[in-house]
Amino acid sequence: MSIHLDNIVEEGGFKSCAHDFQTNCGNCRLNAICLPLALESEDVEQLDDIIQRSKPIQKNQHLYREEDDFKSVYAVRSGTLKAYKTTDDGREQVTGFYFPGEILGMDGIANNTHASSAKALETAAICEIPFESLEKLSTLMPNLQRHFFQLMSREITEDQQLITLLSKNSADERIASLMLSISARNARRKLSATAFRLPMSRVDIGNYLGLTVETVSRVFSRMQKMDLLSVDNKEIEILDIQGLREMANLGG
Amino acid sequence: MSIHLDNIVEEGGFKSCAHDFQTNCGNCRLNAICLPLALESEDVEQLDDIIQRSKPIQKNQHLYREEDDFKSVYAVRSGTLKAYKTTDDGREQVTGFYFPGEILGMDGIANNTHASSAKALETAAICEIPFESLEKLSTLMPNLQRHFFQLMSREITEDQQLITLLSKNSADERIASLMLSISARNARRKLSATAFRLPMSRVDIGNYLGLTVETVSRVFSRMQKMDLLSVDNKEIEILDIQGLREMANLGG
DNA sequence: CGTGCGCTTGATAATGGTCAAGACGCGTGG
DNA sequence: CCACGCGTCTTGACCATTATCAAGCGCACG
Repeated sequence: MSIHLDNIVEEGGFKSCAHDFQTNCGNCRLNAICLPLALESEDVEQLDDIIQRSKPIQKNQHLYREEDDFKSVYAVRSGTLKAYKTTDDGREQVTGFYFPGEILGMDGIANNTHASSAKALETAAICEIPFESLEKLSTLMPNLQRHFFQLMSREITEDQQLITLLSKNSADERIASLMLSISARNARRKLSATAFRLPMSRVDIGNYLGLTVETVSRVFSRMQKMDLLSVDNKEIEILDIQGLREMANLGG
Repeated sequence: MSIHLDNIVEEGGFKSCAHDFQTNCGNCRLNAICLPLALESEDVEQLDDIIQRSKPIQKNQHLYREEDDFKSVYAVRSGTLKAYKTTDDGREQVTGFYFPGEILGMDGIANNTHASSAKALETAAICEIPFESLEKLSTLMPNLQRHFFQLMSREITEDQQLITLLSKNSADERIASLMLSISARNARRKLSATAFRLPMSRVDIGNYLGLTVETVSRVFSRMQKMDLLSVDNKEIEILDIQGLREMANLGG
């Protein structure tokens, strides 16, 4: 019933298309998210020079795998990815979902080896940022250096949020929080904060929030019964965002 | 029954004492942990110049508080600290324990505001590293820049480990993992891997691992009954490290 | 048109939380 | 030095939440 408008909606309406290799950081409409720094235009050009835009990766394809050599970090231009680790007994821990404008792969810097795998949840266009070049450029551009310190710090604070969520909150609260997070990230990209299509499966949500599929499904049913949202498979509509906030127990 | 030998054991036996303000990075016996980088001696001197060594902080004193302005990151010279966030409903999520040689405070970079509080679990000596100076120095010393990217990346991978632990592992597994982690960090500082004093309370352990005090206590009792370790209040002796590894379910 | 995967729903079980009581240990003050 | 009191830890009984097991539905894809 739903048509994939993602690519068009995401970038097509502005100056560039997500799959257009000519896109550069200067005209990318995501740069407010991806590069919220006071880079002079000449700086942006220099950054542009080191960024590689490759052909889109398909659903279920890997961007990198755990234990691959670390070479680059990646910015999402369109589509969504999940990062995940596989535990010794074969279960999957999703460590993050990455939407357009967001950057992933920074966990690989510590040991020059990716600490997690990254897989496309739908067709995705990616900017590859070779880390060695980025390091060199960072010594020349203090703004860029600061920006990457901040990006990594943000990843830390977000992981800490998730730690708190997992350790202190009920299934209802975890899922309400995730819905609000996705809603906010949509809003940041000027998309609807109340109606969207989940790019990930129920299993992925469970593996992110430390819950089983059954529990995820039951919570969605419950939320629907409470008229907090309407759920049609992956299509979500938030009907009562205030009620959802109360369920998430995050205050506000 | 146990005498606090920490300061003596920690640094006194080598060239410097933890509470000696004359200590510098070059002669600090923790520098293999704190600065595992190929810094030339002149580089170390430059780094030394920006580092501030203040008087020890006492048990229960704060190094910084959530929402304080972010100015510095900190290296632990002796003692132990916990970093924690307070949830909206007043509960405490411990996000990490920091032992000598480890660095904390990096979560404050993202928003120029500390995202967590840090409190001493026992008297602690700290090196303060003003972040602005560190940034400036990093543009001049690519090794130092890389080192800090790596430190932050390590913080990310450690948070992801904790996320996995919280979301996939039982109470037994969580506590066994923590004991093994403390054991390994002791070994790295040339202390006993099998006998140590826990610097944190049962409540702190619970708030770190997402468990109640009662559960923490029960798990310790169970482990003792299984002859995996002997517990005398905060004194821990690991009796069967292999058995503990099996309980932790981390393979090996 | 069938097969399979993803999702939902129900019944049951287990893990850990909650509440309560008591022990132990430590620091303070008499 | 001992007594008191509080905070921390332990243990038990009971309960709630979520996992597990099982079955069935429906859409997508071959």
